[in-house]
Amino acid sequence: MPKSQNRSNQGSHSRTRSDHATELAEDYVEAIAELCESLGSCRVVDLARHFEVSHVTVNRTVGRLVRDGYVKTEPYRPVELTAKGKRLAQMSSQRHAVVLKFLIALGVSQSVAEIDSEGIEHHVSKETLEAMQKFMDKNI
Amino acid sequence: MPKSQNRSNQGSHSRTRSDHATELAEDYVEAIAELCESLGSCRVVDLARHFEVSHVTVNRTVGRLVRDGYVKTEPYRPVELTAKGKRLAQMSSQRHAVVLKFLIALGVSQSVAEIDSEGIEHHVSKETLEAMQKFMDKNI
DNA sequence: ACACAAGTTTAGCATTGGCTACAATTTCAT
DNA sequence: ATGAAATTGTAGCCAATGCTAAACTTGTGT
Ligand SMILES: [Mn+2]
Ligand SMILES: [Mn+2]
Ligand SMILES: [Mn+2]
Ligand SMILES: [Mn+2]
Repeated sequence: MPKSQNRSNQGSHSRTRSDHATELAEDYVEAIAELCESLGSCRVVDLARHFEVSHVTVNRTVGRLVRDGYVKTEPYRPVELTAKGKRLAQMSSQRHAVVLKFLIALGVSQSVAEIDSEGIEHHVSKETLEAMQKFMDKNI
Repeated sequence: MPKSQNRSNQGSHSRTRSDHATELAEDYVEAIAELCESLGSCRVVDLARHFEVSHVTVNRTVGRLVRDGYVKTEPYRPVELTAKGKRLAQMSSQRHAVVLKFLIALGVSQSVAEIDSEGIEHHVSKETLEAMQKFMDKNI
């Protein structure tokens, strides 16, 4: 028998920890894509306002994203996504949208759904995401 | 007008960060209560096994819980909850149970629901929890 | 042209939460 | 009663993610 080709024999808490390790990357690439779309470019200050953290925190986080290949930067220039970053942004933002619409379909108010979905999205597996989608399809 | 009596005028990302700050405390008090129930007492090694981390990590985390008043310990003795810890455990474990049952009611498999609910529970507001409960009531 | 404002980076700090290696204590078996 | 095993604690390491203060670069307005 194969020696566990995927990582699915980890416990729940290990999975949650690993979700948290990728969470910031997901939120950043999503925000960078949105801000590039809406403002034409994405600056460190824009991200700082978006996440309500200091611009210094953004700077170092962006540094990790560069290290991990999601983002490219030149000194004192706006932040841009790599192809890998765009793929992650696409995936994250679709999943985020499904979770948000699902909560609203469940009867949660728009403002609370927006807040809760920001945390929940990162812990929703493919199977759960499909169940949410199916629920929305069923309920028109 | 009141100067915002609660913290609800924070953005989504701030809320998510604050959820994460209390997450470990919630999981630990929940686990301590469960282990005390099932094993008669809760030792550091039991928690290490439960969370799949080293006993040293458990030790320092328990130290923070003591500092924050959730737990009491004596050297080389099992870990016990304070009244405050029991209240948090009760609250967390109820919320966790609702989220888990909700995912199962949605059609997610038991094993995946157990994993996903471990992360999702900490980001579910009162309003969303009530919506989940209402959904389960409606669907028998 | 050049000063000032806006934006960015660097330096340096703290906390959390992970680890290994080793020391100390308690518990258990003989 | 005593030595080994299990458990707990300490020392010291690391990465991530938050901060302020200060330096540096870029871009704007006159
Ligand atoms: Mn998101
Ligand atoms: Mn998010
Ligand atoms: Mn949990
Ligand atoms: Mn989370």
